[in-house]
This record gives sequence, structure tokens and C-alpha cells, in this order.
Amino acid sequence: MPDAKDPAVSAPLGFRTGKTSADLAGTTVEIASPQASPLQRSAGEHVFAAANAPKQMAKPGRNASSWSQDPDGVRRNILDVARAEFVEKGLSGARVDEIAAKTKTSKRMIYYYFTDKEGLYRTVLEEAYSQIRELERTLDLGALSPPDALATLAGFTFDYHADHADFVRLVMIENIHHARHLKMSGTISALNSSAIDMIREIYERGVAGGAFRAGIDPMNIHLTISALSFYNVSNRASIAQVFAHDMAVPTMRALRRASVIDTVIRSVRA
Amino acid sequence: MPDAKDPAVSAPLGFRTGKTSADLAGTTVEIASPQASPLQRSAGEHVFAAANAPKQMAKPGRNASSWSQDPDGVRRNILDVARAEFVEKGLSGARVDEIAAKTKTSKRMIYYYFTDKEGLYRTVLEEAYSQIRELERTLDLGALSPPDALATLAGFTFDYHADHADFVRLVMIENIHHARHLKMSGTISALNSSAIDMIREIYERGVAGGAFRAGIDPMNIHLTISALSFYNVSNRASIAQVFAHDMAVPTMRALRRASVIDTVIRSVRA
DNA sequence: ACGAAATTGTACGATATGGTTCATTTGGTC
DNA sequence: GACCAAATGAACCATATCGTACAATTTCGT
Repeated sequence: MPDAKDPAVSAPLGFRTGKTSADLAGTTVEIASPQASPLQRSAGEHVFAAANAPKQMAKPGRNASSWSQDPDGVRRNILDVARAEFVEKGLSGARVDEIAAKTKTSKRMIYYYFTDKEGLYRTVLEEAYSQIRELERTLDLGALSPPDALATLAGFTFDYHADHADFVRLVMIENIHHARHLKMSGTISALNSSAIDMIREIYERGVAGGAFRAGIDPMNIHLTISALSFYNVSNRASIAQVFAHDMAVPTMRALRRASVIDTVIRSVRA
Repeated sequence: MPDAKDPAVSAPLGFRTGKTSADLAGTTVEIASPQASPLQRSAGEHVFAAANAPKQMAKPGRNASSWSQDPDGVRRNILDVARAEFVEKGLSGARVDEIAAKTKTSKRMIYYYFTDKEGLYRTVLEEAYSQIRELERTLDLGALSPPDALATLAGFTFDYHADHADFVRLVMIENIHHARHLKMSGTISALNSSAIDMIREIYERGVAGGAFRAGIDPMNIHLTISALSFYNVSNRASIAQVFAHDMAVPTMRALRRASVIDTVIRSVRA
């Protein structure tokens, strides 16, 4: 597990030109770089713990301006570019040369830090999943009534998807590839289970209080919320094409959001 | 640069006859092809008329066994193999050589009938969309009460998606590519609008009869049904990974199906 | 039966693409 | 200030991948 705190660990240098890419907006969650791993791994080893990064990280206090080497900055820069590329063209569609070209460094560095194209992709994927988990944890629904809590959770989920098309597209891409890379990731495995727990807690509270009807599997609720939040982002392009209905338009989005929350609540109401 | 490959211009042989090829799919689907394309297309022109297929098709009554050439069979065979390949690996992930190898014929034929990889993909995509439209038309919900009609439609949609993961995956792939190919297809454009009309008709009947509450946009209902039907198929792999929940298992599927129908009905009920 | 068009096989070509080799510089340490 | 690992650059390589040229054979209309 990466030491997911230490705010200063990530690229403290001139790279952070705020250029974190337009549509990657909001994606600026800081992920600390993990432990260093040996320079060479055996062929079949699928450790997948967020890439085999060299160590020597830039210490926060260092005089940045005098540096010409910047491991973390380079890493971060590569990841940002790669993420945008993968999101845009998919895993097979993205080109390493293209990614390298859009980077401040060279292709050499991609292989230095991430071993190969898949390693790069995996790291991007892990970061994406880590970010949503992180945000999810900030939710505190205990004080709300069950219906309010569920509505809040649904709204949050809807918003997160709508605001992070990147994440949605990465998940799509991963599914196109049969979630092969998720399977390799020990990091991501025991992750979303927390989402279910959160729902279960709300639901059981609601049943006890008489607000919700009994007999529903929390997983079912989760699926409903996720589906309704995911679909209009993942299928935005085809929806816009087949109908003249662009879900990205704020008005549409707001209407849909209200409808989704309403649908979820109605589905569990006593 | 100099001799940039412009496939259209270079076609040396007598191919590109621009035949209208009305019923390209032979036995199955018929796709009205738009304008026949001229002998040469400009670089940017994306006509997309279901491939430049030669005519001379096998007439049903002919003695097939005496033939050594079989255009329609070859075409069909290529399309079937290609569909499986694209579905499995995506547009960028699929390899023409691989497709050719799994075919009864050669790569040569792929290019003969479909011009290039994208042309092949487009045709596969068009067929997939045509098929669902066809089935959709067989639904006659007029005799049912609005709630029953809506439940039936939701159930049908759910089943269609669950039974046609191929279609779902093609739509995913198309969305990864920003629906670029759908946009090129005049064939698919005015298509699913019928789905909306179907829902509107049911919904208005339901409102008039007092079974449904007023003020809902039929598009909203459609999105809900589609989302709930699509998600567990499109995201089957990641769901199975993150939770231990395989939506493909019959039991799970049946439960989910009932839940989806229930959710849809509750969302519109008065 | 005959010529034109349709159909198909084999081998090949150009370049894109993932990945590597070799060499060099940089920064921290003692 | 010498030494070593980390960090990086530029050119290069092997092969995968899309697509073609060449040429032969099969059908069909007349």
C-alpha cells in the first residue's frame, strides 16, 4: 500500500504548471508514489503494486529551481499524459510514442518507470480507483435520515460519474478488456466493498425505522445507483447520436440527476 | 507526404463499381444504402454506404453444391468472424490478420468486400443495430395495460441486452471511439427514435388512465430502462471482480431482472 | 461459346509500434 | 572531490499490422 498521505510527496517542481489537462479537471488528487521495487522482476511476476518506481524522491524542502532531474515530476507528468491518452483512445488504441511525444520527457522514461505499456495503464487505472475511494470516504451520512442519506449518496455518485468522465471511460476500457488488469491488482480488489457496506447500513436503518420496505439486497441498490449514474456518461456519445440528447448539457444533467435520485428512492420506499 | 496512401484513389482493378448493393446482408438484414459512392471518394468523405459489395448474389434457387465461388457465404463468414473478433478485442485491439485466419477465406477477401478494417467494423456495427430494431418491431404492447406494457418493454429490453452481450459490447466500443462510426452511418441515425415513441405512447396512455403520474419525459423513462439493462452486461467483468457478484449467473440475472422491472414501474407510478 | 465482370489465392511491401541498447549526466554521500 | 546509484537522452531494432500487386479462375449475359 502506498503511503496515501504526505501531501508534499508528489511533484513539487516546476512541472505542476497547473496544466493538469483540461478535461482531467478535478482529477488532481495526489497519490503518493509507492515503495521502490527491484530493478528487475521475473517474467511472470504480476505484482502490480503501483509500478516499480525508483525511490529517491524529491524532498519537500529542496531547492527546486536548481534541479535538472525530477523523478516525481517526470512520473507525474507521464501519468497525466498517459491517462488522457488512454481515456481518449483506449488501451489498444493509445500509442506509446504518442504519449511520449506529449510528455516533457522521452519514451525511455516511460519504460524506466512503468516497465511497459500495460504497466503504465495499470498504474493509471489504480490511481483512478484510488481517487474515487478516497472521496467516497469523506461522505458522512450517519446524521441524515435514511431517505436523505440514500438520496445524498445517489446524488454524490451521480455527480462523481458526471464530473469524472475519465474514470468512467477507464472503467469501460477495463471492461472491454474483461477486467484483466483489475484482476491483477491486489490494490483495487478489496475496495468497493465499502460502498456496499455504506448502503447496507443506510438501508437497514431505513427498514428498522419503517421508511424502507424490507427484503432488498443492498447490492441491488448499489447496482441501480451505479447503473443510473454510469450509463449517461459512458454512453454519452451514442445517446447524443441516436437521439438528439446531449447528457453533458447542464440542464439535461440536472433533470436527469433529480430523476435518478427520485427513482432510487422510490425503488426502496415502503 | 508524397504518396500518402489514399486507398480510394489507388484502387487499380475494376472493383469500386459503386453498386448500390441494396440487400448486402443477403438473407438476414437489409440495409438501404444511401447514395452510391462515386468511383473515387475524396479523402475526407465518409460515405459509409454498407461497403462496396459486388452484386451478383446467389439466388436462393440456385444449386449451391455445384459452386466453387460463394460471394454471400464468404461475406457472411467474414462478418461473423469479424464480429466475434471486434466484440472480443475492440476495434483497435482486433487484428485483421487474426480475423482473416479464422475465416474460411483470405485477408484478400476482407479488403475486397469491405475496403478496410473500419469498413468491416462499420458493417458489423450496422448489422448489430439493425437486428435490435427488427426485434423491437415485433413487440405489440397495444393490448396491454400501461403498467403491463411498460413492464413487458422493460423486461424485453433487459433480456435483449443480457442475451446479446455482443451488441452491448459493440456499443461500448463505439462509445470508446466517441460514436464516430455511428455518426458516419446514415442507416443507423433515425433508428432508436422509435423506442422513444413506443414509450411515449404507453406513458401517455398510462397518464390518461391515472396509472402513471404526469410530468415525466419519455426520454427519461427510456434512459432508465436502458441504463438498468445495459450496465450489468457492460460492466459484468468489473462488477464480478470488485464484488463477488457474477451477473451472468441465472439466479442473479433473474433477481436483477425482476428488480429492474419493479424499479421502472415504481418510478412512473401515480 | 465468348468476352466482360466478379471472385479469389499467394506473396509481398511500407510503416507503425512496442521495446531496447549504449552512453551520459546528475545528485547524494562520505 | 571521488564514487555510485539514480535518472535521462538519442538512436536503434524486430516484428506486428494494415494494406497491395499480380495473376488466375469462375460466372454471367448475349
